Amino acid sequence: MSKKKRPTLQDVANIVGVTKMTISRYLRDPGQVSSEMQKNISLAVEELGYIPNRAPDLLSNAKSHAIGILVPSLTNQVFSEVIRGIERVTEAAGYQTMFAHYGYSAELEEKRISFLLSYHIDGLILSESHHTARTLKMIETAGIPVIEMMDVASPVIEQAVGIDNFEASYQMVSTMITKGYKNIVYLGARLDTRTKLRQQGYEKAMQEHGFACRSMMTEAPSSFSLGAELLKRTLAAYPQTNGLFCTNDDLAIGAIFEAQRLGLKIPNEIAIAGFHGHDIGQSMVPKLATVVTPREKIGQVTAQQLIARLGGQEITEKVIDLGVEIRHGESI
Amino acid sequence: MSKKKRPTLQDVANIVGVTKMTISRYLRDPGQVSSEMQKNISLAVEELGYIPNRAPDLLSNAKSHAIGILVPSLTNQVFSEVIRGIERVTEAAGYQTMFAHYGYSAELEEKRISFLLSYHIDGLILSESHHTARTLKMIETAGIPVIEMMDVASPVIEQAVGIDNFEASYQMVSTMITKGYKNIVYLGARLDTRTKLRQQGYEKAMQEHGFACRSMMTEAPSSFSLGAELLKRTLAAYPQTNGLFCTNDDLAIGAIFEAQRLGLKIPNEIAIAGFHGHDIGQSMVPKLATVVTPREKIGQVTAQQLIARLGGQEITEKVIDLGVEIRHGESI
DNA sequence: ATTTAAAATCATAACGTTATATTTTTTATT
DNA sequence: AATAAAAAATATAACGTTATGATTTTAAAT
Repeated sequence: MSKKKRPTLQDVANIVGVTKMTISRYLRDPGQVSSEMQKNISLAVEELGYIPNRAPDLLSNAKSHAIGILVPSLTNQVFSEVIRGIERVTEAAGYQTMFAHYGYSAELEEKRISFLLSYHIDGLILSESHHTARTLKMIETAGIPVIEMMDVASPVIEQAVGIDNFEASYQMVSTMITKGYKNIVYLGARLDTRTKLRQQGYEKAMQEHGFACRSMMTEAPSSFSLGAELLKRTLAAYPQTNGLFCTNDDLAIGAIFEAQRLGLKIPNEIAIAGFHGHDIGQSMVPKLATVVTPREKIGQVTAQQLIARLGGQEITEKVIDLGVEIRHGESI
Repeated sequence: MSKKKRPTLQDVANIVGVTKMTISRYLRDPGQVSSEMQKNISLAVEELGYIPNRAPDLLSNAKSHAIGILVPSLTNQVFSEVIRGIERVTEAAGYQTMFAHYGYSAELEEKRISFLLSYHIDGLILSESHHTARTLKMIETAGIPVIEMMDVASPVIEQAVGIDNFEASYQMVSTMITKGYKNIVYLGARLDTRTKLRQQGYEKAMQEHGFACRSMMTEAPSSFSLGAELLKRTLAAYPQTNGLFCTNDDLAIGAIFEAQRLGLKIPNEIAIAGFHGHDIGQSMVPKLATVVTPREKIGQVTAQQLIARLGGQEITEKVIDLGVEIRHGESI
């Protein structure tokens, strides 16, 4: 618990009997110093427990080799998979990552971005398509490359990588309609941009067939128990419902559980479809019908694009749509 | 895409016509400057899109008001809930958080800690109880307070907050035994410290009753489908099995799904219990028997302790055990 | 042995903020 | 109106690293 200061490069240099510059060189590329020196420095670094200090480096406008990543939520499994995809690429390219999450709030997003920029990150990955004015101003001022992940439709700051949520939703609902379901209700939670885009895709498909659009929405965050709750509300409001298209797998699975408790046959009495294609949907009984999104791929491609741009490359594709796959499962 | 430098405090000061020191004061506490000055500075900051720069501050050994948090995995929901608990406290106390994850590898943990320390964090929260020698040395050298979360039994660097995994596991298995199950198998994945502690608790309970200990373990990471797979393997190896104690809810739920596919009655033909008490376990059919861990509370208490120590307080409780609750559900 | 080239190491300066101490301006008290 | 006290603004120095260019040492070529 002693309050002595952290060792600096100078401290290491004093032990070895050279200039701190030599130590600095060694730490960045050991081959730059003679082999005997390597041994001496290595020992001294070890002995002191030297910890690198990025502050002065940042101060000198150097590249930080750190990338900032903003996700709306850590609880949402979608984003942990996207992050895995990102890191697979950044790790290999020698970049560090700094995450932050902002609970789907543009104001919090602004705060987090400011925080990350204050550490001189070299690039920024966002998950949202709606930002505050100050956020946009800061990004412009910072002058670092930015990519927006996940959705592909909304206005794009510089570059976007993701899927077309509107179109994906339209495809799934159309599939359900083809199978003969007419009274399909849309279940949404959180009411973020993507939830709304999926709702619009649902509505387009329903309207094309002249079916009534009915949504059961809530601002509460998604969960399995919320899916159960929303099914109950739906059946109370629209007893003739025989299909559910849910904005994500969690709601869909919660609804399936509730249907099981109520003794409703799936899919004969009620068809249920989700969005994303998480592992659990393939394990459960019945297997979940869902829109499979390429989450890890989104992360990978995003990181590749960003790193290419950090290497000086120009943007070749402003918008990259990675597509989805409709999985029928056993629940529709 | 112009390459002009980020605006500095000096740039803001030039516009307003005062010293940068006045701008600095304003940014930290607007009340420190006259009200007219506040307006002028505010406008200039807005106009330039000034972004704070932490580098010089860090350089001067100032407090960073940032706390580092290390979790083994972002995919694991346990940790997103712990993080929520932490942030509830840190946010209110004006501290920023920086996460990193290390995929259950002590070597990666070392790298991540080094990275966080290089940004001069004021305190550190770890999730693991096993660390490399260099990790321990760095922590000592950094001289910042450290708390280990999650388990309470292992050797503690300075302070630990969590539960007693051994004891919790012992309690659950004892409960199952009391209900009449004798051929209980332990299902484990990932093989991290906590998985092993829970296995030991299982073994203690089984041995107390003279029952044979049987484990089905794998190094693969947990998932629902892995739970299904492990049930299949278990039934192949030990056909007389009539109980499963799983190291977490995911495995347990996957096993339940598989039992349903096989037409096995739960709990009559096979009893299944999990660990943690996630939301899904309460929604599904049957409701999952599980050990409910106070995940958010662990985060909260950890953050409170850390912030108290950052405020100069001494450690009063080296080890804080927050206890668990056995939930019977419908699956045992 | 002398010169040339390459490798290794050193010396200097610069980055942008805030703590501290100092000076100037404003307000309050008599 | 004169003085004291409080408030607001300024000037200076310091933090630890790396880019840059200069210098010394070592190795290679004649």
